[in-house]
Amino acid sequence: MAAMAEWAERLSAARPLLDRASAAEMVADVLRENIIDGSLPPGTRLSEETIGSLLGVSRNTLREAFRLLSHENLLVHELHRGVFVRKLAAADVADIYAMRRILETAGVRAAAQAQPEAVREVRKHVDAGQAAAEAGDWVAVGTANMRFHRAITALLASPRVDATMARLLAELRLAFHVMGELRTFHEPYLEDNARIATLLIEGDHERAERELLAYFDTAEAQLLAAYAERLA
Amino acid sequence: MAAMAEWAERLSAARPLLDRASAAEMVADVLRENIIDGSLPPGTRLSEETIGSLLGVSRNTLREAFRLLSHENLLVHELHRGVFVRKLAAADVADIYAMRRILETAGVRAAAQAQPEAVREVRKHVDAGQAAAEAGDWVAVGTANMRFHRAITALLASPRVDATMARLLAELRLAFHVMGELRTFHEPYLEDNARIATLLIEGDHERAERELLAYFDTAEAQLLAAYAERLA
DNA sequence: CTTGATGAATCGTTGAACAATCCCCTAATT
DNA sequence: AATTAGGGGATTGTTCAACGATTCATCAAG
Repeated sequence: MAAMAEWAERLSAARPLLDRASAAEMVADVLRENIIDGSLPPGTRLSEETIGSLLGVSRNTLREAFRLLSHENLLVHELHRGVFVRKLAAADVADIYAMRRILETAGVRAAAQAQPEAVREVRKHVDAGQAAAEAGDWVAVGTANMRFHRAITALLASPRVDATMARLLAELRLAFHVMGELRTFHEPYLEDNARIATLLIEGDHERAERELLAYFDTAEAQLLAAYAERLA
Repeated sequence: MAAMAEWAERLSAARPLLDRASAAEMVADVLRENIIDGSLPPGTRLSEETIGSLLGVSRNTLREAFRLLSHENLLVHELHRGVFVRKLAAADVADIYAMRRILETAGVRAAAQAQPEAVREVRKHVDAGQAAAEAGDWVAVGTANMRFHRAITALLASPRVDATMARLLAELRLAFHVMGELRTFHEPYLEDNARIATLLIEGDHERAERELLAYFDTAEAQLLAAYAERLA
């Protein structure tokens, strides 16, 4: 009976992988990739006809993909004008950091009651980031950093918080494009992340929270400075 | 020049009102209304053909509306089976309250730095709730209660937090249907809300937070008890 | 330089068509 | 009698073509 329950659990966990295969979702995956890596810079207009013929899907399917990405805040839909790759304003960046402060500090405070395994998961992404840095893959460093922060909010064990954080960080990636060199933006924070992870594992949540807030301040300021410079 | 800047700001603020008008969005508005007020109870299957002919829109447009509502977590989409009004599990209710605790306590803590006008806005919804209660309109009491809590997170002045809270509370309304009598669910909290609003205005944020957390505990327990009873 | 009209391009929506899938009913088997 | 297998009907998934509606760019007139 216990083995049976185990089956059931594993099967139901694998279920989403089976369903996952609609044309629109695949199209959305391709577009998301291209948006995140900068092939489709913010402000780009995505013509239904052009993209549709390029990917070989009908306009209806494409529009569904657009909806998916709009909900992820990667695209904006303007009536009768089309969809555009989202352009983050400085105010958006500030707002994203404001929400991150709320969710991630809540995550840190929940570390005490969280599963020890979840806390160790945080460090894993720190290591992945440092490995990517040594390999010189700064896009991968960005991904690892994103996962690190998602792991922090994952300490809350809340599906809805997880989903919100995922959207928030994907959106924030749009802002990274204003930074010319990704290295100068990501490199300093590798050590910060390592320190925060250590503090979490050691159980010093109060200091972890302070370090995290300090990180938010500097990272946000750096991004906003890049924005201001870009306008000048 | 200063007057000109003022115009510009107000005009750009009014802009979203102009765009708002696609058939899919209007259909989504109608369906959302019917879902929230209980006309379409959780578990109801929404046939494309039936709803489509009823509202006089094509299947394609209708499917787009379904997608919008699915993203709001009001509908669930099952492949090759159709869309259904979301049925909240007890775990969902707990998750929603977990996220509300995070966001609303953050709102209370932000009350000190918030605009005094925003703090007064909180009390307005308390009064509206009490007026609706005297009129015996318990659905309206529920709406006022929702607005009250949205006003609390509005103290953060974060568009993304606002949007998240709006979705969260709309979703939570799905759970209210398990309560037979809305009155027994809403009535006790009218006083709680009034007390919390008073504490906020007086600046006693610490006590306001404690009261708010106590409210979450009892309301969540009450809902979960109704769930448990319903399964029995 | 501003205003107003013209036309091309694109989006919004519809309707129809076909394939894939699910659901229910029936019949055969154990 | 219960279970399984199969078939038919209904519904969804996807694509396509068409037409009306709206936007944008261009250009002429004031």
